[in-house]
Amino acid sequence: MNEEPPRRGRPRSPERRRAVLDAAAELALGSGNLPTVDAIATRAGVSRTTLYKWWPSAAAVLLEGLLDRFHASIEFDDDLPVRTALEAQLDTLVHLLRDTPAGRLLRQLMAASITDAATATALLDQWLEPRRHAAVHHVERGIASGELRAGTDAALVVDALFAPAYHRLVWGHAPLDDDLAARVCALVWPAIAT
Amino acid sequence: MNEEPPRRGRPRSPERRRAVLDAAAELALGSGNLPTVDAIATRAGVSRTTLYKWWPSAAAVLLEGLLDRFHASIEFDDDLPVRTALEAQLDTLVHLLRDTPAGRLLRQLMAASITDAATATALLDQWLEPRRHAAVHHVERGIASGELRAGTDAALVVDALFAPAYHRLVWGHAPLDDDLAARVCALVWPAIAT
Amino acid sequence: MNEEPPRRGRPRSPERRRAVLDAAAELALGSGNLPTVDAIATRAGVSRTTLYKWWPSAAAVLLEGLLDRFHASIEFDDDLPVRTALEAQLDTLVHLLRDTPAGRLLRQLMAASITDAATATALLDQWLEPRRHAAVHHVERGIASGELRAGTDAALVVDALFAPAYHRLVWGHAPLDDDLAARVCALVWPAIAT
Amino acid sequence: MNEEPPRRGRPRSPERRRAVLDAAAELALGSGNLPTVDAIATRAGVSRTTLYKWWPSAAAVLLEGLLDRFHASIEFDDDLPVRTALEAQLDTLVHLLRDTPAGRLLRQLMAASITDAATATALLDQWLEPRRHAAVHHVERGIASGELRAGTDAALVVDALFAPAYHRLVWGHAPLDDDLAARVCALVWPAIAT
DNA sequence: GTCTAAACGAGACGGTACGTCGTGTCTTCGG
DNA sequence: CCGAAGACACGACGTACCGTCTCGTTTAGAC
Repeated sequence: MNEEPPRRGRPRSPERRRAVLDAAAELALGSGNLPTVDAIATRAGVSRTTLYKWWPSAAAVLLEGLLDRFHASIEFDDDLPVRTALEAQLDTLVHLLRDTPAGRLLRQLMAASITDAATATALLDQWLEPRRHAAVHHVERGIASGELRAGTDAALVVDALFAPAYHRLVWGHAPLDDDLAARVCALVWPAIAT
Repeated sequence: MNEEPPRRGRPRSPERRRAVLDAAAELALGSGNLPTVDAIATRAGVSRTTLYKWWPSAAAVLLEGLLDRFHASIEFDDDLPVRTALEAQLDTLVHLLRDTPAGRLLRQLMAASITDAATATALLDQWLEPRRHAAVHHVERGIASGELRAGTDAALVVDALFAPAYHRLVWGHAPLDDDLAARVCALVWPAIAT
Repeated sequence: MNEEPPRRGRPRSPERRRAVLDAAAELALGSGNLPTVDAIATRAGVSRTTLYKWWPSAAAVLLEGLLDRFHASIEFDDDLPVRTALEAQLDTLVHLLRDTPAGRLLRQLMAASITDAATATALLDQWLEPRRHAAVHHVERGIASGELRAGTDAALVVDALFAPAYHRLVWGHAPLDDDLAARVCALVWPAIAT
Repeated sequence: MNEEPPRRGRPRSPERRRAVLDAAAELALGSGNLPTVDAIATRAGVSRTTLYKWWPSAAAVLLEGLLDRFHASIEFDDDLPVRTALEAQLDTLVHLLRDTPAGRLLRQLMAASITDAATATALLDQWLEPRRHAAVHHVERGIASGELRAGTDAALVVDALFAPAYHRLVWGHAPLDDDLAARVCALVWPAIAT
């Protein structure tokens, strides 16, 4: 089962895919801006045509590269107490945004997604929603287990927990402190814990 | 004091300033994107030269227009109970973002400010910081009056209160509900009230 | 002798050759422009690879197709009086250029041959020179038989006879009339007849 | 009378116009092919945008340059005997095509005009027709003066005279000899002289 | 009432990036 | 070995904005 169809023609080169994703990320991190399609192609040693064949825009390349590297950050343990689980997820996010390229890449992608609807959809579907769903799942688990108050608005709680981190990432008016996750959780918990 | 220097030559035309600000806002709201300098100038019936003389970029025009219209939304009453005051401010913001052009304009400006440092500085200084300071002031007032717990991290509380609104504005994954302000306050209050 | 070498492997498909030649001609006639290699291949239901394997360019395909269809128009009778023979040849050409695809194809090939030396050589060798040689042959036959004046410059006479037709084909400033052949002959004859 | 309209805005730079025309001609003569718009702009030290603002294509630039340099070659004397006048015009053309850049430029423009209708129109209107009209005028003058036979088809005679030169330019199968004009005239004259 | 300096309009210009099209080559598989 | 499918590099295309510049023309206030 799941037999691969016997591909016709020359297969896509995985090296070039990697080269493009890496080049885009490096350029974005270096300049702090969305790289141009041309610059990505040149640095990757790939023709512009090839790039356009596989991605509709520079933002799409960046997004794929981002997801490629940080896909693991969503999974976490269902056996943990809800608070621990949520705090861990938030803490992971904070460190991801602050200490890895993900933060700077995400900033650019958010800018691009305000301008371009396709990027917005992709970013929402592939970045934010999976994380939100995971968090919502924990909240609902908490309600079911009695750790959290019945009637808690999961969507709102999740936003209250995660929004401050994104807010500081975007505006840069305050740092993403090490203890941000813990302190935000502490701020929200009294209202929802049983 | 503050006497105006006896200007020589033809004075700046206030009509044109207005025309430019309005044209920019209309275009931004119509298209959902940062208008081009050319488009603004054309619609305002003003030459590009004039526009560049007074503003460095389309984003600067938009920002000035935004501030021009919505400067009033910061002031609020120091006699109110802290919670009422903060909730009112947040509620004002939510409705501003949802029901007035300010929301859509701000979205674009946030995108521009990620790309362009000058816009970022201006937006932070002239939009976010005044509002944050006002809110922080209330929180500190609450601590002083005993309404709020001593040791409360004002900056964090303010972010926790306001971030969800901006978050939903940017990502668009959930609506800016009428009761958002009340519910977010309710979520945070137990942790900080005495 | 002259035995064909016992080819190894799959032999070339004549159907595909035909399909390519026809597709190229149809496209050229339809669009009025040199078709792209890609378009020819697609319409012929043949892969670009195959096309490139047998022809160096779209112009080469077109030329082969042209020659394939109109190879017969050169041969004519050595027993006819020289004037009749030449006028017939010219008349045949005029009608070929005006009433058959040959004219429009030739126009494109002439354009291609100005750009590309290889096409120029092929077109000259395989289209113009055979016709010129046949005409020159008649003129020389006329000189030998006394029908034409001794000392007549055959090459010049032939150009004087045929150039107007090509001229009008290329520039399109005047029509290729039915009686063009007769009238051009009449214009030249007094100067060369004995 | 003929008052110039009081130009608004920055006036067009004649230096750049010249630079573009010259660059195009040099490139065309150097390579033997239609230069790319990019190459022209680069060599002229002018931006591509500027070039596109004033000319629709490389061919248009080339044509303007051609006309700019060789506009004088049409005028000739109405007092001369018709044969002298026509032979002089033809001789001028032959030398123009052979000994000046005009010949090579015209070849390219003819190729371009087969491909592109706009170029065709421009070339016909601005190059061929003025020359044809001048020649036709002479023929008609000859008919009126009795030098030429009544009933002579002026258009045909003119084509018969001039076509061989263009024919040899395009195909390159025979040289544009010094005495080509004289010999072609000699070939046609007996049929039309009274 | 001029004078005059700035504001303003029109538009040329050099740039950079865009996304597309056509070319010709190369790679892989199937007949 | 022929052929299909298609990936790929390259080069040119024509367009859209950008920001700067160079003219000429108002126009309000100082003299």
